[in-house]
Amino acid sequence: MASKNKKTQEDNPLKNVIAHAKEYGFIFQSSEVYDGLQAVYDYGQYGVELKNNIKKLWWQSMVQLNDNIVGVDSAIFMHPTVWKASGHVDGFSDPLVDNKDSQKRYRADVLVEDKAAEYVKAGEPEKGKALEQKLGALLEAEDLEAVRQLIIDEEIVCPVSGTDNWTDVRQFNLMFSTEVGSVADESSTIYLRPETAQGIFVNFLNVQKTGRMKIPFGIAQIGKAFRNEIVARQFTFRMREFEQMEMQFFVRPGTEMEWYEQWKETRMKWHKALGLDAEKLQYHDHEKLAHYANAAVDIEYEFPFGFKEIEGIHSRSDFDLTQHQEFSKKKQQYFDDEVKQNYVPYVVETSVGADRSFLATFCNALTTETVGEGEKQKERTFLKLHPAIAPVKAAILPLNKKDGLPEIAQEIFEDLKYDFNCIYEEKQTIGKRYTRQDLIGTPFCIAIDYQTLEDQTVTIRHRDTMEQERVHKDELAGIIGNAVSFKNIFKQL
RNA sequence: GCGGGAGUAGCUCAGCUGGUAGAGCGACAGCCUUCCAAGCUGUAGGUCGCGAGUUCGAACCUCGUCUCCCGCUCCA
Repeated sequence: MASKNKKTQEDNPLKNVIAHAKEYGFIFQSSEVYDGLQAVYDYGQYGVELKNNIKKLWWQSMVQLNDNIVGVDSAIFMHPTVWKASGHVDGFSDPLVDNKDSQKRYRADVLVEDKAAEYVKAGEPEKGKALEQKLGALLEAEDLEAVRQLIIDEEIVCPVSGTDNWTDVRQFNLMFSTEVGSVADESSTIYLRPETAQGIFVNFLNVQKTGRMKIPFGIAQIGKAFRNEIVARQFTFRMREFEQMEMQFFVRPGTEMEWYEQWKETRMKWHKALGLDAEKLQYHDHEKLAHYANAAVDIEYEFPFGFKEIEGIHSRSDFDLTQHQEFSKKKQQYFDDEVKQNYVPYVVETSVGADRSFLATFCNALTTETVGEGEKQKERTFLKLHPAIAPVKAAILPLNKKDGLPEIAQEIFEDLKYDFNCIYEEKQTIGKRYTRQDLIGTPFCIAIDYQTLEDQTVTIRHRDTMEQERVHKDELAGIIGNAVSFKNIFKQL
């Protein structure tokens, strides 16, 4: 039995997480009744609460705690030139081909270009040039079948397997496109944004001027982004539609590394304060930097499938604003009174995946422990969520549904529901109701018993320890309010 | 995309070499019960992922397809 369980867990490290997320209304697969849509997921009744709490916590720790950070909510649709300027049009769309024997994937255009370079090197520059021109013409005509034929005709083989057993050449467009307007000509093609950052960059001057912002300052945004991932895997870790929580911090050139270090530290504290285990968090420096960055680090969480990125902190230099300045022909500059200089600000970006933060939190919280002794020993599963982000803050439970207990419980529920997301339940035994709350991570269960009838006290049960304390019912709002306050988290930042 | 594994009730799964489906848990209703998935009674819920084919007959065999999981590959 034990060995069987172990094997299952090894085979599917996320299986328990996925099963729990579905069973208790956190995450469902998109369009499940129609067999689902690959790499797209929906948040259920408790999932949406948890996710909203995470987003709210992030938002407030950015725009409420920092008087030099403000927020925006930019549209998902943006002018097509934005993505030319950002480099996504060129960088996010390649003709790819696989070698079936080595199972290696290559850019088809690079394979041919390398071959052309070989000709040049071998003293046949005309042949090389002719090949490049042919390739250019085929790519222009988007004739991918001909590109494959060209690879075969040129006897290009996979450097690993040494064979020419190629799949079809496929065009990978990592950006989703759609049409705006009713006329379906090329100029109306626009993209669903692959990142939220550009919505901040194009509003840099709007916000700076209307908000009278002085550098250094930041613009925060939470929003959906879309990416046609080649391979979508690992549950909600890599989805086609996902949500980012990004903050672009505009700084004076030359100061970017100080800010980079500071945000690196602050953001790590945030994840820890949220409740992620410190030993499951680590920095991962980027060896290979993206085209826009001069320093980059990931904050990684140890998921059941290994350490993976949940947040990236990038020093983006002045790349984005300079690009927009060039493409839009509009100055993206700031006059710095202190140094009496006009410059394009440098940018330090913090970008956390809301869904990844959710998944990390969920994995981290899902706890199984053995309780009881002897014959009463059993497994107990609960979600050890920080009370501030738990979907439900308190469950109000009359010990049974007679002798006036439900009436008092209802009164308490009515009193608390304006401040906290609460649940009232009177059906079934109290033990079953406790367990149900444990499974969705409710930090407090308030039981109304016969003593309540006498002295207006109730028991309040703590999820993690299952211990109970007896308090007067008028103290409940204070106890719960204190425990679920974001302040506890903010103080750790 | 390639390779491997899987898909049966809300969940976990059983169902032998083909004979049109079961269990436990859960859910719901009621009874009982003053504290951790208790007990009793009852109820609902599945065209066995979907579509073809073979067969007198398919959850089971064959093909296709969708989805999930694992590995590889890709990933501003």
